[in-house]
Amino acid sequence: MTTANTQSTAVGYPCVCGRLRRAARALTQLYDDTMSETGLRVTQFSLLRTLERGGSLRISALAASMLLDRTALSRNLEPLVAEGLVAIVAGRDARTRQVSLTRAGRARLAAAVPYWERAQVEVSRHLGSPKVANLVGLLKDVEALHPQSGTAN
Amino acid sequence: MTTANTQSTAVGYPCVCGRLRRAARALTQLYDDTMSETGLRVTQFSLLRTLERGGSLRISALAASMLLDRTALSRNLEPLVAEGLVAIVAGRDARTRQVSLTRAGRARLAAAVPYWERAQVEVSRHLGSPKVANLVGLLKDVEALHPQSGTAN
DNA sequence: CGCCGAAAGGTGCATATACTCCTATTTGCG
DNA sequence: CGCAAATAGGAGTATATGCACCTTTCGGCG
Repeated sequence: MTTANTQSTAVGYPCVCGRLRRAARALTQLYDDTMSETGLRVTQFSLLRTLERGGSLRISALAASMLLDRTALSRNLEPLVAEGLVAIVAGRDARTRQVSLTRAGRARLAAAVPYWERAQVEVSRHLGSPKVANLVGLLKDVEALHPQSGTAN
Repeated sequence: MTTANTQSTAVGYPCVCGRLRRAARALTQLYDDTMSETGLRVTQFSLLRTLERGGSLRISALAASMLLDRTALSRNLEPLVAEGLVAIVAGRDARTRQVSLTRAGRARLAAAVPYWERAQVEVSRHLGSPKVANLVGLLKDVEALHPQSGTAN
């Protein structure tokens, strides 16, 4: 068949998704270990960081920008709201809720940055900057495969 | 400092871990959507597949080979045991439990493979085989960063 | 033999993630 | 204006993941 090489390579590969998930577990451990003193996990760090750059965002908008399920995001926000790092207020459109960083959230984030950087440096040190750049580029391509990502399909 | 360039590039990058997790979410969606008719999620598929190749394994051994927390694995096995796809029996060493595929598990896995291949092909089609191979190689490097991975630290 | 430390797992808890169904608004149209 | 469709979120449920602490069992040693 004409597409034989695409077909056969796909089968010859290990499960790309399994690999990606396994690597994500490994890297998450490294970051969470490195950042443990900050009281933020890397998932929470990423969330706060996105909020820092985005300002006040609707739940769905924030979720979409993270390729994260809307309801998953809501739940991820809960411990951050409980700690007073994030505030959620009703928007002008009463259906919506605006999520934003509090002053405490900004401070916590700033305090966590050096620890996060330590993890980033560790990754660069072991992989080398070219590989990291290569990886990040490939991950962007993978993200485009998200079913709700517009470009895909 | 002498490592100034490593430092600066690390800070210039986005969060590698966040990127990896985001990509993992996106790809997991693609696989789970594609495999939805099989009654297996990609995480379960990977688990059954590892078992198929490994034969009968102890909980901890299986967990280690997947870079997965031992207790997380135990819980991931529960729905598979409930469906009769996986069997867990006590080992000769009474502390241990041997995990293995049942006949039904083998059948379910075989039935799921074509759907899984569809997802793999989709990835190859969008990224191209060279990028996929490149990605898989880089992910292996990332996995080596796992704190319990022996080589790291 | 009896005890102690190591090894293998389990349980409780917390977070991460997504689906389905349900409610509250808003918006558009006759 | 008034109602139906669309939009924004929440709640319930299930899986995914990891930590801290506990129990059981095994192995070695005096």
